[in-house]
Amino acid sequence: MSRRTVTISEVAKHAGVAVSTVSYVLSGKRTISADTRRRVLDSINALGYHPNAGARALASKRSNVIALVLPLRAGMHVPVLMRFASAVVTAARRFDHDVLLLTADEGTAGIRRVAASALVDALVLMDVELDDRRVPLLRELAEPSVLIGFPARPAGLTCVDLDFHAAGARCAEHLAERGHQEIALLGAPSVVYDRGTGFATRTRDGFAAAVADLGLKGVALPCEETFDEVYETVRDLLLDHPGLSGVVVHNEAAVSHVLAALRQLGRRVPQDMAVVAICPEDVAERASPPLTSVLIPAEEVGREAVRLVMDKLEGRVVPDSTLLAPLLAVRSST
Amino acid sequence: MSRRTVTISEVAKHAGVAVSTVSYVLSGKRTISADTRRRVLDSINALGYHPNAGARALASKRSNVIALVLPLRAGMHVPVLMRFASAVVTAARRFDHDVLLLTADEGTAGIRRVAASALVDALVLMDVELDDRRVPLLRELAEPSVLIGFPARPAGLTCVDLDFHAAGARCAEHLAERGHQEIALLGAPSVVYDRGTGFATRTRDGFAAAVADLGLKGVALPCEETFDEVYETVRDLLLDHPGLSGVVVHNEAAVSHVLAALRQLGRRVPQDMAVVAICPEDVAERASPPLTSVLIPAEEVGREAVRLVMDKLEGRVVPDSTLLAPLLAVRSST
DNA sequence: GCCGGTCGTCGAAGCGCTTCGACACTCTTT
DNA sequence: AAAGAGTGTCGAAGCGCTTCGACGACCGGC
Repeated sequence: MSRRTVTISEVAKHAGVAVSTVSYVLSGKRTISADTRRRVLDSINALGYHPNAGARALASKRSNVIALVLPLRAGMHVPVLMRFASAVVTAARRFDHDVLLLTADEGTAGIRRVAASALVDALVLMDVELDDRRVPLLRELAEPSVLIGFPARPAGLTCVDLDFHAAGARCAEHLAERGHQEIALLGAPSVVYDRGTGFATRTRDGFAAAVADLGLKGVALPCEETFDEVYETVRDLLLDHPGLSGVVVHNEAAVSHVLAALRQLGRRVPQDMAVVAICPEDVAERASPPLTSVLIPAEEVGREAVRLVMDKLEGRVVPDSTLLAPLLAVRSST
Repeated sequence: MSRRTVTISEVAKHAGVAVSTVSYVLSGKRTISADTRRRVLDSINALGYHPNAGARALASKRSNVIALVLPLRAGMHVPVLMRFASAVVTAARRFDHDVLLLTADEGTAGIRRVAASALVDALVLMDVELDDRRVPLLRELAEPSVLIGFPARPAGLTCVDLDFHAAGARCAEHLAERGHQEIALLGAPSVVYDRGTGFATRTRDGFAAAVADLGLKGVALPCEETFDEVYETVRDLLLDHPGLSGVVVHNEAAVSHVLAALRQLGRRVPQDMAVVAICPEDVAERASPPLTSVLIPAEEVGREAVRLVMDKLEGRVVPDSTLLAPLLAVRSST
């Protein structure tokens, strides 16, 4: 199989042109007559030529690879991550780039290594935390980078994320539109708030702001992820707030437990209790009943991150902060 | 920041040696006196030298990058995938390799591209299906590859996976040891069996074989993933098999629904019904009650796949098939 | 005191590509 | 008819590294 690898000079010889001409046909950086282009392209096909990535990177100082850096805390959000990653890869390919996967195991050393060795042209960091130790490094790198999520001091960085503030607010508004007066937010486990993860806090703030604006009664609680803890939380919530008729769940792992707990506590959804979730679409759809939800637009976030990082690579100026509008999908739980 | 990039010849000059000497210090391919080595290493540190990946790949014909190819069906198993991926990256780093992430969007073209362009030295494919269209391509590639999962005709390929046959059997044995006589297996959605995904079928076969061996009564059913469908399945199962006292669930998404359904149908776990799951450890731990489970050893599978592919790169001979023994963790559900 | 053998180092030849300047044409414009 | 302005193509100079053959220095054995 796979005979000796074909080089650009063999293509040139086969087409009867200079090596540089083949290169220009491929890159389009100089005008080439239609006729010559045809011949070169034919030779490329005939010989099955693929440019050597290393040689290209060496000569052009561009590897056409971007790094995708996984979050520090591997446990979090795991399912969504894969969709981000997949979206980033797909988007990168549209810009003729490939994606190198980096984990946090190496700490910042990995980032430094791939940047300094010119293995990658640019970086996308997933699931950035408020106090993210990778952030200072990015500021001193020559390579452009984009963060998914917001650190505490985002000045000078480029960040993309779902507008969680708006998402929290949107859920409250939706419940208000449905006539609910007293509502609750069940959020992330308390440890997530403690370590100051941006998105959890921002959702809660948006929820609280909308509740105040709309003159509702509202309460926001952290929510653990085992059934028993969720059950207790829900039970106490119902005891403490007898008038409660709507709940927003912003905790993917707890969604099914909240529904199960309500079921056991004799509350029907949506008749006795309206439920809105902020979670991936498939989780919302698969729940019973299917949940009205704010989607986490993983694909869109990933795509946007790549678009931004490519713009930066081309030297274009991009906004520091890109917030993607939440989209509420109404299903049968409200 | 990041002043002009440092090259090997600057290091050589700084240390007062030839370029090739620096190279040999780094690669260890020729003996270098301790004294010279020290001086070179000092210069490398002083200047902050990092070898250029492209130049290295060009000269040595090794990119030190392996491709990790995501499964064709993105929807499947999503959480486990991330753990595989993460394990593969970590393991690859131990062999001084990085990982390029490839999706199925491009079909086989992506694989062909990164191989032909020498962007990667080797490939690891995740979640291979029985009739996987990427498999024929691998056979004609010069680059070594390892599959996670088994295709229908694995001859000439290198495959790694959990021994699902043994896992199914192990669950049945465990229930038998606990004194259960009549047991059931709730498996993947029927569409998964229809498309012949290897692991689902193999688990079922192992379960059936053990049931026969042990003289139990056993039934195996596919299992959908919405609560309502699961509820029906469980209800019918209990009606049809009044003596049933143990159930094995091999469907990550359905685990919590099965538990909720049993709860609603008035069966206590483990008193009225023993439950064993084949799923990731965290899912089993977080369920209520925590489930006895066979772990899917994602980390180990990933690590093993990398080890094998590195062996092949070095020209060593490796076994065609590597099956990882299932490990049963007993928790409070049996 | 000479020979063969390591040992440690060097210089140079690529690896396959991009890019720059040069140059031969062919059109326009005067 | 000459000067200028494009076009389209070529040759050569690297990009930063690895690797090969060469070669002095030094060793022990005779």
